[in-house]
Amino acid sequence: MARRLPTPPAPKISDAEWTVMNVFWQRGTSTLAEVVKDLEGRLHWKPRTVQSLIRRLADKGALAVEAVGREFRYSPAVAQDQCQHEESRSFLNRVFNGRLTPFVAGLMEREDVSQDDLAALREVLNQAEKKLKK
Amino acid sequence: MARRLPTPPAPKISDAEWTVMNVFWQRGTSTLAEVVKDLEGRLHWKPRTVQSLIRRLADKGALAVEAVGREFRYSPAVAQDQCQHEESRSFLNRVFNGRLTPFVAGLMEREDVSQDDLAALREVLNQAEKKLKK
DNA sequence: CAGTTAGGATTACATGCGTAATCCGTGGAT
DNA sequence: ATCCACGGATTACGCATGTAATCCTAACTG
Repeated sequence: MARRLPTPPAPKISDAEWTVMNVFWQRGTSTLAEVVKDLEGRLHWKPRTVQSLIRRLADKGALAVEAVGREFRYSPAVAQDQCQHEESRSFLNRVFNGRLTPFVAGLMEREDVSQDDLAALREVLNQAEKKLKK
Repeated sequence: MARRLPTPPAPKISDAEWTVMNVFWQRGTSTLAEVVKDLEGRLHWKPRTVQSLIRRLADKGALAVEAVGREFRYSPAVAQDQCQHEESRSFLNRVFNGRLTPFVAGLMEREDVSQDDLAALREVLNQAEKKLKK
């Protein structure tokens, strides 16, 4: 019977590609023009550059491509939270020897966090504790 | 009078280079042989590879070099916590739109955190709150 | 219909990165 | 005195990345 397969690792996404994937995760299926529009102002990128990045993402399987008439429509083909988690793990391992606490502590020492964020974080910890006990 | 200068950004450190810098931050001033020794077993790297990485780090100003007789002794020339913080910021911006809470929440959803860690994190939050109020 | 334009395909191109190998000189081993 | 191993200096080399430009074709514009 179908055992849970270990999720295969998502394709490796470079810095610039993250910028593009973030647009897709926010907007869902989109065309090149839509992504370009979404990025312009925030970014200096020429449309060709965006196209290159989209192509690379499609090549590495992070975007699915569907031809609609003349154009292509691209959709995220990997889950945002999975990619985020893999990046998080690799970041913590590289920079903080895998440990979460020093990361949070370091940030809080050097940046101000709002009361709201503190409250939200406390809630996250409470949920985690509940999960542990279960 | 000496105003606080905005700390100049630390040199950009690549993945493999982080591995090496971590050794230096742990050991302090070291020779090539010592670093090689420290890494061997954990890593497949040939001594030449370690030497290349050390050289690149020295070139970009992350390590200071001092000739002692025949050999060089290398020391960290950038602060670990500054590098960690810059990496942390850039990671959060890239992957979590700059926000800490979703990062922590995502991790806790997918990984188990020990009671000890939870307690430590709560303490970190308390300190942050105290700092805010000040 | 002719010119313009936008998007896909192909190509570019310097730099950085991971991972070394080679060359050279010297201090230690024999 | 000789040879070797080790460290520094130089060189290598393929792949990824950031950032596009060119070329081609089909649709839109007048």
